[in-house]
Amino acid sequence: METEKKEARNFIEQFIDEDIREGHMKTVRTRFPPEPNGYLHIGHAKSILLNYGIAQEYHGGFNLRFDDTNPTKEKWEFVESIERDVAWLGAKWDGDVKFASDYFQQMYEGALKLIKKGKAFVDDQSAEEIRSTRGTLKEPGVNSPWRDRSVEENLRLFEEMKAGKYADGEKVLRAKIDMASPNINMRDPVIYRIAHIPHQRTGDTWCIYPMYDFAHPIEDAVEGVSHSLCTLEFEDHRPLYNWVVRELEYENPPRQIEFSKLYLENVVTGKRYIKKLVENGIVDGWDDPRLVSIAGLRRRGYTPDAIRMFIDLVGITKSQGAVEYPQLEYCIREDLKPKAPRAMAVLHPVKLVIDNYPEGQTEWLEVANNQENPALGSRKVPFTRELYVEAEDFMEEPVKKYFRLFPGNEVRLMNAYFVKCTGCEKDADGNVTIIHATYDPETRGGECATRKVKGTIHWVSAEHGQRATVRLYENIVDESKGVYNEETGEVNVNPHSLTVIPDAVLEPSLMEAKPEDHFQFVRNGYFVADLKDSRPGAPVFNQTVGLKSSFKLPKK
RNA sequence: UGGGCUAUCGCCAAGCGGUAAGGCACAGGGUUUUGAUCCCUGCAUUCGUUGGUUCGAAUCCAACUAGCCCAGCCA
Repeated sequence: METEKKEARNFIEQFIDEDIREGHMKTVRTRFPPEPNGYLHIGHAKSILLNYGIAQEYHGGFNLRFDDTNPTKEKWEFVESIERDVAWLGAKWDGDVKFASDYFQQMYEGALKLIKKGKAFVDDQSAEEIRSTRGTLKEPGVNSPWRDRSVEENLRLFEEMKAGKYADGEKVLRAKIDMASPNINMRDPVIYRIAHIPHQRTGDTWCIYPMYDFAHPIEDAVEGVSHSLCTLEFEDHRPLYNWVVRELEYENPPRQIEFSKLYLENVVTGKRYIKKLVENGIVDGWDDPRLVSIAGLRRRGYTPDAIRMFIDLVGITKSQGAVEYPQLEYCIREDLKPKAPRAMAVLHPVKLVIDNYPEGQTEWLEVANNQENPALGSRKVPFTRELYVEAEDFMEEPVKKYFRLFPGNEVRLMNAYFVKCTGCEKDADGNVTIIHATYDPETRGGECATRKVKGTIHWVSAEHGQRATVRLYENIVDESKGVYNEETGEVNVNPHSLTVIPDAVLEPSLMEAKPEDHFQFVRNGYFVADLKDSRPGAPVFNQTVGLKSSFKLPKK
């Protein structure tokens, strides 16, 4: 019996519950409203999944809307990448993708309405003058000399702005609110500016464009958004948001609720910093597996399920903090644990010869793909006299507590046989070139009733093993120095963030891996076949995350 | 003597006047054909501080302190 304990509801759900109880809206509708001016990263995933999750929970709707009100900074390329990322995360938006620019006419009419109500005026002051008369954080601003123009004049001037009679910056439309407000956003905010630049969707239909504070509440209202969820820095804008929907007299005004952004420790999300990393050739693009962009996480091998688990785990609050990276790693391990088939891959190969095993013989051993998930079935793995094992798994002179291969010690070759190490060969420089061992034919499958062995190591047949490129990663940030270097304005880069192993030896079945197939390379971590660089029959693997380990080999 | 917001374990986070959930991380032990997983155990006499109200306060009140955000014709 399980008593269904009600999940704790976050503060947004509590607000919505209350709104529903009081009958404020018919249906719940949320939206994710990115400006198409960059790539999405893990922080955006929080907003996407929060909005989509709320819509699902309340059987409401979810819109994907591009906030494209400023043609000077937006690019079509980004709407495509954002759509792709949102879809990949599993957030399904209702109907077509929406655009703020779809509502330019309604916004224009809204501006007209404001002017007619005497709530907006055309200001002739320059940007500089407007700034200097806005006041400061502690002192009130002063009214514009154009603040009391007649409705008729404002109407005529605004028409002329729209008609292209004025140059950029020559005039703006301002809401007439209160220059003495302690909230700077309410000091007659600019709501329309002139920009003679073609818009990626509306071309040159318009040369006046609405500002965010005016546009956003209208976008929400016309789409029937009930709850407009945004991040904390917009808290001060809420009074203006409410002012707009009130003055425009919308029937069911949306409610803005702010939550805290998701920050991860020791990651780089700043656009200009990533741009520099790309320019300097340190990363190979915005989707580099070392970045926490959605595309980068995807290439790294993170799954939408893992990201969703992570977002659920960190929760929704108004307190700002930074989550430690291991929390994210926990989620991907947890997700892949039952899903990823296990396989053997030797990253740093050294040859192991079983001297008493028949030359030329190959045994195809049946091996489970995932001990914990029988549904994943099994595969055949070839065993031969000559194998490759990890260089790390042999020590001629073992450190204490070492229970892998060393002369005289017996270990299990996973799923194969017990082998006893008999010695090794070395080159002129003293490097181990071949390890020798003998096997016990009675231990086939790695089982032995009479004795136990402390170490179990993985291996790949030298004859059947396939060479492939495997990439290992560390944080791109040198954590000892912090993310950013204040002086140079660059990221403190960890020089060891990428290790390319061009000649890892993989068991043959791995060569059939398709891009984005996930595996656990036994004892080495979770890996994914790279989305971009894999070729049919020639996969390239990226390490998604290592396995936890309570044993550390001492550094040489 | 501008406004807004936040403050509970190293990190995230429940808690909503009845005597501090949980997860991550960490540490110890058991199981184990991955030194993984799994399973135990430990990890805040205390909730930014100081006062007050109350039989009883992380929860209510007051004052203080600290951190974050705001003076784009960016979003």
